[in-house]
Amino acid sequence: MRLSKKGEYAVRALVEIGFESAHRPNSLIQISTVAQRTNIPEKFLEQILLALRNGGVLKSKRGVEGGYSLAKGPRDITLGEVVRLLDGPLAPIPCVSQSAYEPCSCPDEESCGLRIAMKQVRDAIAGILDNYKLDRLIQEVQKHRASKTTEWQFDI
Amino acid sequence: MRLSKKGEYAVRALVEIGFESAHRPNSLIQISTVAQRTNIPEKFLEQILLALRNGGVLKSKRGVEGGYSLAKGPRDITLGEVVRLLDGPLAPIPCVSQSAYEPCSCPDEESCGLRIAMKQVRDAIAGILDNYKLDRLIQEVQKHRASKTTEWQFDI
DNA sequence: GCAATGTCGATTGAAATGGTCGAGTATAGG
DNA sequence: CCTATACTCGACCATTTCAATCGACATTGC
Repeated sequence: MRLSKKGEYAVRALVEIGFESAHRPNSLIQISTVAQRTNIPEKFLEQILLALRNGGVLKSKRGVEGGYSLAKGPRDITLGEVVRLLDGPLAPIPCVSQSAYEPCSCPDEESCGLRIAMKQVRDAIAGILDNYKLDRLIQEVQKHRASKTTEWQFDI
Repeated sequence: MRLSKKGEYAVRALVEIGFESAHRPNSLIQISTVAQRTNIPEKFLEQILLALRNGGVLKSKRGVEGGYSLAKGPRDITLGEVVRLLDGPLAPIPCVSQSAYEPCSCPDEESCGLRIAMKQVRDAIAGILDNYKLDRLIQEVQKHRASKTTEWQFDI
């Protein structure tokens, strides 16, 4: 029942990219910059951002002055979408997956107790992650960095 | 976010063992029998039942006429307990685990958006699985097998 | 003693995970 | 057109985990 590093890094990177966009609109941010700020191995992050791009969450521009930005508003990006893109279905077992259903080996699915329980789990997970929007995460970071900035001011 | 085969098999085997106990009290059931009825590879099942025994969910008797039975009432065995025994912590990331907390690499846990989201997920999963008792699963099977038996009667 | 049964450690093959490398290709600016 | 700067993409690699199997051993009832 574990989120992979890819999934974790994807969310952290998106928050960073989204934060940048919110901070100064229409800006692009490079893989290397994101890698530095988030402490994610650069070449590994590259894979992840590419997947997010192919999944329609990010858009990119190549060449000099290139970089990444959100492909849509942070209010339209959900954690569920991101996690599915990097880690596959949310369902604990395939026979309760909406996006990747596969029959299981039990004799009768309708009356399978495990299935009934896991369906509840799947729905709970999806209920949370599909309603958790990126903008909410970014706001957390905004708040946090703002207070850090204040501390710095007094430090001088 | 996946339940392993071990976890899946453990639940299915427990239902079978619990069903047997409910059917005729004080009875022991052998690995081989459980394996046949559930279609789980016998040697693999052996490992699983052993883990459940060491975890206090099952008890066993060796030698001729030996076998397994529940170590406590099916009302006192939760899916959460079983899954944790075979698959480890329920939490998607270690920094929100109650049973196996480990700090994550983000700068500040309190304000980490991913952590806040995943904490909700963990609580939702635990809320469901820790309240899902084995007797509930067994009742499902009871109902189902009863109706099958009825069908057979009319088949004759 | 012997057959039935659970116990236990080791091994195995395949896949997933986490990460790296290097050769591309597009683009802006000169 | 050249070049530096980015993203792109496929291959590769080490380690761990998963799912399963094997073989030897320990207990027990007859």
